[in-house]
Amino acid sequence: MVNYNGRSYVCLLDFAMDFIRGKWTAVLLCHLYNEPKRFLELQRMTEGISQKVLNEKLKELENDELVCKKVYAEIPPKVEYSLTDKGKELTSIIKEIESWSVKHYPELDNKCI
Amino acid sequence: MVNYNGRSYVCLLDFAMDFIRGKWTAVLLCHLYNEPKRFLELQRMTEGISQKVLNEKLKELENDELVCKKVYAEIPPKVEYSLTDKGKELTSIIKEIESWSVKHYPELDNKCI
DNA sequence: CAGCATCCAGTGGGATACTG
DNA sequence: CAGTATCCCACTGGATGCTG
Repeated sequence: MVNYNGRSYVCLLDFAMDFIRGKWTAVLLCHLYNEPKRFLELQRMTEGISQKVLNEKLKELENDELVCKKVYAEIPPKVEYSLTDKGKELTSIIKEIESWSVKHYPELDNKCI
Repeated sequence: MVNYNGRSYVCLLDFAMDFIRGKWTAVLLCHLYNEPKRFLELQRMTEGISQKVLNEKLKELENDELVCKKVYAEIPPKVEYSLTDKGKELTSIIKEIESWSVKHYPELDNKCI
C-alpha cells in the first residue's frame, strides 16, 4: 500500500500509472514534448478534448509536477505550458509505448503527434 | 482518429494506452512477467483485487493478445496465464515507468512486484 | 485568451453470493 | 479451483454557457 496526497494505491506502479491513466493525459504530455504550448494551441492540437477537461488535465499535470505553467502578465492573457524534467522523462517512456503500438499495429494509421 | 474493435480513439497512443489504463492492468502484467501464474496465485499476489475484476481484466488481456491462457484438462481445474511476446514487450516498458517512480519518489516504499 | 460553473451520462470497479 | 451473476456507487469526461 502506498499513500500519497490523500489517495491510496495498491503499489508504487499503481501510483505511477495514476499519473497517466486519464484518457487525455498521455496525449497531452506528448504534445508538450518538443516545445512549450499555449492553452488554445493545445486545444487545437488535441482534437476532441473539451475545454473543461483540458483545464482539469493541465491542473492535474501541474500538481503532479509533470508540467510547468508560465503566466505572462499581458492582455489578452498568455499562458505557456511546458514539461518539467520529471515530466519529460516520463513522456519519453510514453513515447516507447507509442512505438510499441506502431510496431504491433502498423495497419492503424498514426494520426497522432 | 483510430477505429478498432468497435471503439474509436483519438490517436494511436490513445489506443495503446487503453490496453493498460485500467486500475489493475499494469500490475497484473508485471506479476506475469517472469513466469506463468495460476488464477488463485494471481489473486493472492494482487492484494485488493476482487475476483470479478481479476476475471474481467484477464479476459481483456487475453482479447488484446497480451496474455495467453492455457487450460489443463484436470480436476480440479488448472489454468495458467502467461505473457505473449507482444505483452512481454509492453510489460518491459511498464517496468520503466515503475523505475521512473522509484527514482522520483524514493520515499514511497516499493511494496509491489 | 484562458479559464470557471453546472448538469448529466457511461462505465469501471467494489461487494457479495452461487456453480461445474 | 476457476470461474459467473447481480447490484450499486463513484468518478471521469461530455456539453453548454458565462467571465476577467
